Amino acid sequence: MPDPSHAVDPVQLGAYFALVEVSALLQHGIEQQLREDGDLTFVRFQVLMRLDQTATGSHRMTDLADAIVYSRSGLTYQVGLLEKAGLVTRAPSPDDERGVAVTITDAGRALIARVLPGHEEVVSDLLFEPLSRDDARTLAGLLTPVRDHMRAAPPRSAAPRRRSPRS
Amino acid sequence: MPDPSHAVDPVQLGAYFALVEVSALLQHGIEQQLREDGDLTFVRFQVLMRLDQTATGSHRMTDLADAIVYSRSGLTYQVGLLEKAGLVTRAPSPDDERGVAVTITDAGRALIARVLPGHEEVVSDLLFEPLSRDDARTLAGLLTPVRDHMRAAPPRSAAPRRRSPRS
DNA sequence: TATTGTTATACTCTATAACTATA
DNA sequence: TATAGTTATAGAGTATAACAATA
Repeated sequence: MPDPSHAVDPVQLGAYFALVEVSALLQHGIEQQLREDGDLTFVRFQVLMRLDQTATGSHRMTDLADAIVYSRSGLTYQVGLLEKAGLVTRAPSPDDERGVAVTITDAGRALIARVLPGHEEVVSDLLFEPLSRDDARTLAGLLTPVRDHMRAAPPRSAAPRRRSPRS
Repeated sequence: MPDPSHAVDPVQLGAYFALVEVSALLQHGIEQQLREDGDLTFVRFQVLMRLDQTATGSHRMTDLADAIVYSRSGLTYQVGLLEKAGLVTRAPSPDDERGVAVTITDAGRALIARVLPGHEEVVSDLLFEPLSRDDARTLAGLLTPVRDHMRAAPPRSAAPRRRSPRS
């Protein structure tokens, strides 16, 4: 008989499908708002957001790539666009000369400030309208450990260990 | 003062961030498995899955596009690839001559059968490992109404009604 | 040697709008 | 007139691997 630890029961399947659909629909709504309000894609918004949230306004490329779950070369491309648009600057990392510190500019902060209200509105209307405060707390309580678990097993390294040794 | 109905409190923000991260990490893991086990992308897998799940093995283009949250022209492209690969066929809809019925082939069903075990394993290991059965039920119970709510307000039509009339 | 980040090439996918055909 | 689906063109994004520089 098949290993039951990998079977996905109907309830799990429903949760999985709902998750996939919800994130696709949410992403759609978000991208539309960001495009209209600030000519931003979701990826570039996330980069700016991460930078905006730090006191220094800086992050290293690798940290950013990891944070937003993006390839390095892809991030180089996206940050290149942000730099061209004057929303971030790049400079060698002070502590590690190999690294690059990406820093948000005033224009970048201004852009975030401009799109944030609309962003919150979309998230609020789309995601949280049908959820009570307690629901939101419960949702966070469920998804946070999942995220931590996924982060603990980085998808990039750790070659897919399919077909675990039958114990 | 700003309309509080659109404010996103810290708990909601945490839930939102966790959701975005979880779906990105999950999608990554899934795409990797599908590529390795069946040379499939997630989009094309979803199309095949939807078809495989019906008795007839058929769906109309529009229904498919709506189900997987995809643009019509994009779906035409993806289904074109699936057809080239012999995984689906296309034929005029019997009832509505404008429509196109996409049907999964035996090869398509075989491919799904081949990748499904690995797919379930990834979903199980990544998403459900840290969740109890009750947790999964709770998660489904939260996300299902959210999905229904998002579906009720299609992102395509219904122009973004920002700045609701102050009531 | 390992890591950081960039680059180059080729490729995949997407966006937009125009277009055909049927309802 | 409205809807279903396709197409064309152009552009955006991605993957892969090779590369330079620092640790």
